[in-house]
Amino acid sequence: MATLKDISAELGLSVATVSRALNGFPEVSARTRARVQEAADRLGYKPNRIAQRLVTGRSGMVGFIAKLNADMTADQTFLEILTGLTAALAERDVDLVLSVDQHDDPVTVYERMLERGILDGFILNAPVPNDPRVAFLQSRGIPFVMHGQSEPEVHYPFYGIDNRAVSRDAVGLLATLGHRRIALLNGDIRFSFAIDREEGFREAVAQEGLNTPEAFIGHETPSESYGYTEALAMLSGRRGAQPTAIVCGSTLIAAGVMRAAKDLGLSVPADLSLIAHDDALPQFRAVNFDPPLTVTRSPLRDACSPLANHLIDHIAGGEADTLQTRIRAELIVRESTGPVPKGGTDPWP
Amino acid sequence: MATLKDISAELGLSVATVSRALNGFPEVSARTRARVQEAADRLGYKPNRIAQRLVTGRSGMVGFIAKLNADMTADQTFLEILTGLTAALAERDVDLVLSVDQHDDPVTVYERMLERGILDGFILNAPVPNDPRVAFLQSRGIPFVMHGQSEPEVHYPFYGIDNRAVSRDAVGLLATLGHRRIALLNGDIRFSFAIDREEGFREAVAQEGLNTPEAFIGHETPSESYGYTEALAMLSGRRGAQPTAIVCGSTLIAAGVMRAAKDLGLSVPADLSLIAHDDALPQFRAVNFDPPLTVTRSPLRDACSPLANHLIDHIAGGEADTLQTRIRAELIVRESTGPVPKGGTDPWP
DNA sequence: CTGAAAGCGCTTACAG
DNA sequence: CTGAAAGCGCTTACAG
Repeated sequence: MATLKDISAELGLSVATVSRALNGFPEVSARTRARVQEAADRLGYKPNRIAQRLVTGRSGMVGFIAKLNADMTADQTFLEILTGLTAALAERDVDLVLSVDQHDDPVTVYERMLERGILDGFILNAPVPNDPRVAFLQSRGIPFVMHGQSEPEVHYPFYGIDNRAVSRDAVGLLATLGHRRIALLNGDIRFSFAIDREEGFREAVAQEGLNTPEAFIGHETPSESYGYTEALAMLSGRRGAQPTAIVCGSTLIAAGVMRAAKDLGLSVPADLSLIAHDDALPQFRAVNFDPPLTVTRSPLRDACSPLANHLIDHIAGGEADTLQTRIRAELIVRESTGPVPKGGTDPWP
Repeated sequence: MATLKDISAELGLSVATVSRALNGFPEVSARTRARVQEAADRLGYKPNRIAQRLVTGRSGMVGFIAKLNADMTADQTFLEILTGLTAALAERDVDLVLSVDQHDDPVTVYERMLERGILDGFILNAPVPNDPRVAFLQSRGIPFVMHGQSEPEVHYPFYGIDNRAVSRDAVGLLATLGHRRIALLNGDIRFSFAIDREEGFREAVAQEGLNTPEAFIGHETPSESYGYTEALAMLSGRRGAQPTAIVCGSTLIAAGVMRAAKDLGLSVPADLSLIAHDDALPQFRAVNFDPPLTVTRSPLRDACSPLANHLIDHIAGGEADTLQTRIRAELIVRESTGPVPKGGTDPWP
């Protein structure tokens, strides 16, 4: 491996000048820069990252900690995030150090990774209200970026969607179509995103004058079987007047709802309208549903590059307040939503 | 962050002595070592990896590259490996740098990660015959450990199961139970593990004098639907005389076979015996099958710690030949295997 | 048993 | 525009 010293010896220049030439410092003369560049190319010089990191205090590595569910599985979205993240970070020459959290205490893994002293920051996901990881990292002054927001107003960099708007848009569309009995099958309510969705939902139905009874607002870890079971209970009339529309926290839940509708002989959208939030996972596409699913869409993959950039910029000194992005999910109307069925125009009793 | 200098100042010792005390050099006096240790603990000293790396040439970080399937999904086993690996590496103070491979050329990602110059080695999985990653890393002199073996005889560290024995054990059990028409639903034949399983299978059935026709040996990426479709074709008699026993490459495939048997009104094990190889993923347990599945069992999780240790020892200078472990999967007879049915005692026509 | 010194490869004030 | 020097935090011959 050629070093700066090799180049400086080759050219009779000082190591400092060679370094400056290669790093694009403006004070270097054009001729010197050209000579240095040529020699560097000829000798196959690659900067030694380790040495650079020792002197600059940056490691060029950030941490990501995967949190496992109780059953030791990860959610479907895990790999999607990881793929996009490593690619986006690589673009800016940053590496991703991974750890898997199997502890009860959410901060111990972060603590352990910090001990090595080789990380410039962290990427967090799945925030909860009053997230203990946030408090911990802030108290230590460790930069991080969050996918989503733990609370409506936060003081750290983040990228995420407006989850209240997700619900408002869904309810708004359904109300426009005449629906008055709208149910919600939400994600796990411990997470901030689900709390926001649910609050947005309650606000929206209240505004339309269509308050939904508690029995028709569910929240659980998203799964096909959750969607199936809940929808079966709601649509069979066991809980009282059936909903004519269901807002689903994910396409996976929507798949279960569709199966339940089918089993009950209900057709979508003639008897039941369905709208879901769609992370746009490539394996599981809303367009391929039968009928194609109306969604609020926000590809998980789109989050990766902004997350990487926000974090890297923050590490480089960028203000947290300037590195906050909340985007609006796109409402895509397909064929799973339609006008309220004839017999279903009454509001909840 | 406390440094060696802080400790040496605190104690009035030289930095060199502190370093030696902490690194277990024998010449340090017991008393000095104790004082240094105490101060280090008190100040929360953690060695700076970057600095160590610069001087020793080691970083304490190893790379793992996840290869995505064509549909951008990872196989089920990915997270299982990652979890065990990060835990096992952490035990020896090594971090895992992750990358995701989306290229056609299998070595470009390795090349790119190496350019950074911060990795001590790699953990590879899913070897194929004549694996290009092996050739590449060996030509560069980069240490690595393989989960499995690309060929029967290799010159690199590995940990894996004897895949020929997996098939021999399965066929042996079935032959003992009187089965003469034994089919195989194998994994993706591009991978070495599947090649070994298939060769082992052919050898075993030949030895028992029960050669299996080609139409009853299948190989594909393991999935429930693959098991279902193939089993349906074999068991419906569309391919000729039906098998009385099927050896499955994975429990996922076995699940599909069971569904096919059920659809055809065949009962397991009265009409059909079933044995599968079981990676023992926690989400998907062979004991919970109905009936509980007979398997050759080798928990994926068990591979993680040996893989980590082999790699770390190899990086530290351990000979590749001494860091090769091939274990035998455990044959666990449960209730999906039974005596050959009355009408099924004839060999393949 | 301990210390002083050199050095890993780089960056960056400080001079000139 | 360029150079000499200090320093990032550690390890390790070399002395004593």
